[in-house]
Amino acid sequence: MPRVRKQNETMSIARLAKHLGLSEGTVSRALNNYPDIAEKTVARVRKAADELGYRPSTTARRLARGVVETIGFVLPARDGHQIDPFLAEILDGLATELALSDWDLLVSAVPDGHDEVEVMDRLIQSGKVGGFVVARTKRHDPRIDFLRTSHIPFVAQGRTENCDDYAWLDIDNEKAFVDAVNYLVGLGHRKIAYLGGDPELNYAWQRRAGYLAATKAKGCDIAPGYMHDGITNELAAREAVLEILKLPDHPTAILCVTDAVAIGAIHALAHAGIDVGSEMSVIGFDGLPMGEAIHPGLTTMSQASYKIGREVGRIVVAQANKANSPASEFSQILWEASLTVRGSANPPALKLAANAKGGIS
Amino acid sequence: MPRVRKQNETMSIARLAKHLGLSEGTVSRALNNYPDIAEKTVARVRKAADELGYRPSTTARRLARGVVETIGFVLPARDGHQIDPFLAEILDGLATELALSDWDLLVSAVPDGHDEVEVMDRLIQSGKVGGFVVARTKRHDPRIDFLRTSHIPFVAQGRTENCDDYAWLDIDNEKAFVDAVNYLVGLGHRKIAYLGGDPELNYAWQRRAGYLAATKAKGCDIAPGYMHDGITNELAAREAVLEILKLPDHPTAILCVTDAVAIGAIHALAHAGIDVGSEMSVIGFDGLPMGEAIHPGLTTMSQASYKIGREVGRIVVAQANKANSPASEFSQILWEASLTVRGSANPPALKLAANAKGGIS
DNA sequence: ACGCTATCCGAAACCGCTTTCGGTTGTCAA
DNA sequence: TTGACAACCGAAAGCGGTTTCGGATAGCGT
Repeated sequence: MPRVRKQNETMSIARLAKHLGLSEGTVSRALNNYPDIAEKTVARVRKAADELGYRPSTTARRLARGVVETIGFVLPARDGHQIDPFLAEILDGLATELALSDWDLLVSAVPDGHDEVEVMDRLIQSGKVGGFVVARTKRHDPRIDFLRTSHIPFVAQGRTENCDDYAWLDIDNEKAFVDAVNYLVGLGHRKIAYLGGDPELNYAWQRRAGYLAATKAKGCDIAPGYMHDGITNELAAREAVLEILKLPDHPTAILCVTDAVAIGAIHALAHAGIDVGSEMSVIGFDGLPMGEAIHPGLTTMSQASYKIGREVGRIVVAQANKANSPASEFSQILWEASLTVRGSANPPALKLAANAKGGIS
Repeated sequence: MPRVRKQNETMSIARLAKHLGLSEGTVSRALNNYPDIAEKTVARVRKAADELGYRPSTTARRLARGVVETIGFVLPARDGHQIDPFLAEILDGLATELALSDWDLLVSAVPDGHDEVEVMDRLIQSGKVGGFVVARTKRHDPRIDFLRTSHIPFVAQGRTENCDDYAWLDIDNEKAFVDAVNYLVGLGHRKIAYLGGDPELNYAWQRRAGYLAATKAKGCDIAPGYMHDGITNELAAREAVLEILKLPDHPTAILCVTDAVAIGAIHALAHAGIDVGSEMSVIGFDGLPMGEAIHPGLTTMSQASYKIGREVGRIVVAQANKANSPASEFSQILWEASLTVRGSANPPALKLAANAKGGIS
């Protein structure tokens, strides 16, 4: 493969040094704020660098310094290749924060036939990334196990079962669902069904736990057929709703593990001729913008995904920067979801005009 | 700043060469399929590299070869930091294709106070990327103008007004909206309103053109108040729908520039007590999964965004690989959107039970 | 046995930047 | 004046690969 010859115009530190009549070393130190370069020289170098449009080659700089200011992010492989909007916003926040810190974000997907850990391993071994962010954690997550042994800084968005020895930022899912149940109970509901997600996923498991704990604490019993796990898309939500509607003793409210599931449920209910918001209350989780656009508006537990992304970025960079200092503490941050009230949850059997409490505020 | 000393365990080509009793050059050529290394040697080197877990440092390799197998993608800055789902899927496809070609994807955001071109320029000048993908093109797009002069390979997802001299992949938006209008006319509609997006955006402009051309061709006149531009979110859609409903002569169908707008419109119509799918037909564009989950299901012009992302990735890599060959042609690919029929569009004034044609198939 | 090609591999020069180390200056006190 | 000490800067050795160039070895015909 022929070497790609740089065109002569490319501004290198060598050219810049020659232009200034200085050595490369001096120029380098001048530009990197070394204390042993005269003020005047620094100014002169800065000026010339600016005028000639010099930008140090990150590649060469990396090689020389042995640090890679890039963090990796592997898109979770999903059926149908749909990135959920929550992830997209996290990514946006992450990218923004990293750009502000002059770090790069390397995004990779997992091609069929490979697995996530393999992809991550390659990225690390080939020196492409110096840190990692993982999202959508499972209760037992091989990615975390791997990163633990890899000695590079990383932050998880979401915890695992065993999460003492690494950095994470998570929403208090359990508390959020306790709050949601309590809210429904406060409205007068006692028969509350639950559409849960993949129990392998930590957030789904925790929300489930919150549902179980709060219903128990409030003395709501969970009739057979009220709980459905493994609901990960609208179709599954629809089927689960149909089953629930077949039950002799209907619930009056359905708590859903995500907004997507909730929206699927709302559709299925409407489809069955049930008036959502009066005959049946529905609550979701995420705070997607879409929840505001549907009818009725979705009452949901909101999490600030963009902010989560930014904070995760902040943490991982901070951790990388102090990687030398020994026995550094891990940031472990728990944020709370907040209830966003719209039209889809109301006191049971109250035949109000759902339209009057539509989603657009 | 202290140099980060590599731990001794790091497997470098030097160590590998010493271990094999070969020179670094030989090892390098063996691993890179040079023809002048004996078969047996190649096998021996391969085996050892495998066993010792050697992975060449991409940084060093880049420096030596002068090529950067990374393509950049800058997230368009939007109000409210919401990546639209269409972009997210493109990104997914792009990441997948690049991973398969052993290229990297560098994603950056645009921090407040900076602009996109500036961000792209830094990425290029500092040698972080060797190619670019831009999405969501404007009719006159400064990013394209910039990339034209930058001499690095790039592909646009979407065209600009002036698009002869660069590579792009686009959906035939104009034809799609002609088709959509024709479909509505075929159903019996004559009074068709239009909710258009930001006319600066090329796709919005083209869809608008398709609407105008087809209505004219079919002799549908566009009553005053039928056309609304600049509708970019659900709220704007709602307001536009309210205006439309105030018109003395209602349209019977509304064509929407995107699914998001269509969903907003559907909500607003439902809110106003209008039965979508019978009293008013709605058609969107994108084919978002959400369109299947709402009620009634959204009839829409679908584009295969994941596939678009993959194809764009394929093109940009191909272009980078043949960058040496002179006067290479530019791939310019036009795909067609396909009509996905669900419940939101039907013959006018036909009072069918919309539920029976719900969105879940 | 001898020269002549192929075949295969080693030596060494990069790629562009960082960082250590030491050598010049200039300044100031003795 | 001289010696000591800062303050500055240059020289050179990397970082971990790739690639050119030429030398050694082996196989071959005569």
